[in-house]
Amino acid sequence: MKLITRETDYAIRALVHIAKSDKEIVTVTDLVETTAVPRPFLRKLLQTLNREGVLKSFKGKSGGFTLALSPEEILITRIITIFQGTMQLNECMFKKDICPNTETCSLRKILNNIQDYATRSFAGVTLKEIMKEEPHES
Amino acid sequence: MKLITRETDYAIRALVHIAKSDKEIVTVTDLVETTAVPRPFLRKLLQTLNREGVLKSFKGKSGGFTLALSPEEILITRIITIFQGTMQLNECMFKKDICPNTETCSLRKILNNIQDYATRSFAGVTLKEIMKEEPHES
DNA sequence: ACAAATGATACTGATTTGGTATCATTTCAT
DNA sequence: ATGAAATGATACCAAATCAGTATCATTTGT
Ligand code: FES
Ligand code: FES
Repeated sequence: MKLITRETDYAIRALVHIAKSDKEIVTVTDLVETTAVPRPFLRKLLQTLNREGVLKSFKGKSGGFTLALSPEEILITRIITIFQGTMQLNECMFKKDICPNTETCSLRKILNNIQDYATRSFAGVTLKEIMKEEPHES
Repeated sequence: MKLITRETDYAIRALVHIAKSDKEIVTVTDLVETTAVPRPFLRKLLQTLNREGVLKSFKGKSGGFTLALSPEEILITRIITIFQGTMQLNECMFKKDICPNTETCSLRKILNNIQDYATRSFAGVTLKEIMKEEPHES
């Protein structure tokens, strides 16, 4: 039961490294060294972030990636949604059926509360906050 | 990203039905009718609940299941743990490595908070509460 | 022209989840 | 005793998701 998948995690860490880098343009090779994420997987992931407008990419000889937005503009919920879809902790069970009584199910209420809390917790958290004290340098 | 798996859901619903039933001993056949869960799957699941001491089973001709504890003694966290292991929403990424800096990772903090909230939300919730207004009759 | 970068996309392998199938054992009713 | 009707134990299977590869095309600076 994981809130955050490996891909999301990798993505966030890559973003942090790009944001922190002193180079203007960061290449996949750089990131493979700093993050130790398998190269082809990382590549796919960065391409996705580019397509989604979180990164800007430059092709050709001295190409690479930069942030398309400033760290304080990049919500991490955005990243999560990109790789995991919208956060939905509770689906009414018996999926095929229509649940007649969503109002009165106490289990559902609990799950909904947790989800609301999660949503509030993430609200407004941007890459900037995460950057502040990211571990896993090396 | 689901908090509760299908198996857990089925289990809870089966327990509710057993608890509500007027029969002393409830058989799998009864439950297949009331819950529409596939029979062999349901069987496996009830056997597990029996092994774990949540249900009591009776073999032989007029056998079946009853609750081994009263509804107010059955914590639903117990059920969740049985089928999904202990709730752990955050694993430090890069599993193989030891994460050097668990204290300062802001992402981890958020995840931990959510997990604590979830734990508190479930604390003390028993089958009895869930029973009160279980939908999906029919 | 060529090397060094990304773009696009299809494929593969591992794990987890949801579900089956089968046979053994117990017990009640006759 | 015996057989039907229940559960116990266990091995198996299929679909979905997750993690990762492989390949070829395109762009661009030198
Ligand atoms: S199972 Fe449908 S609302 Fe609870
Ligand atoms: S990634 Fe290890 S604590 Fe955040």
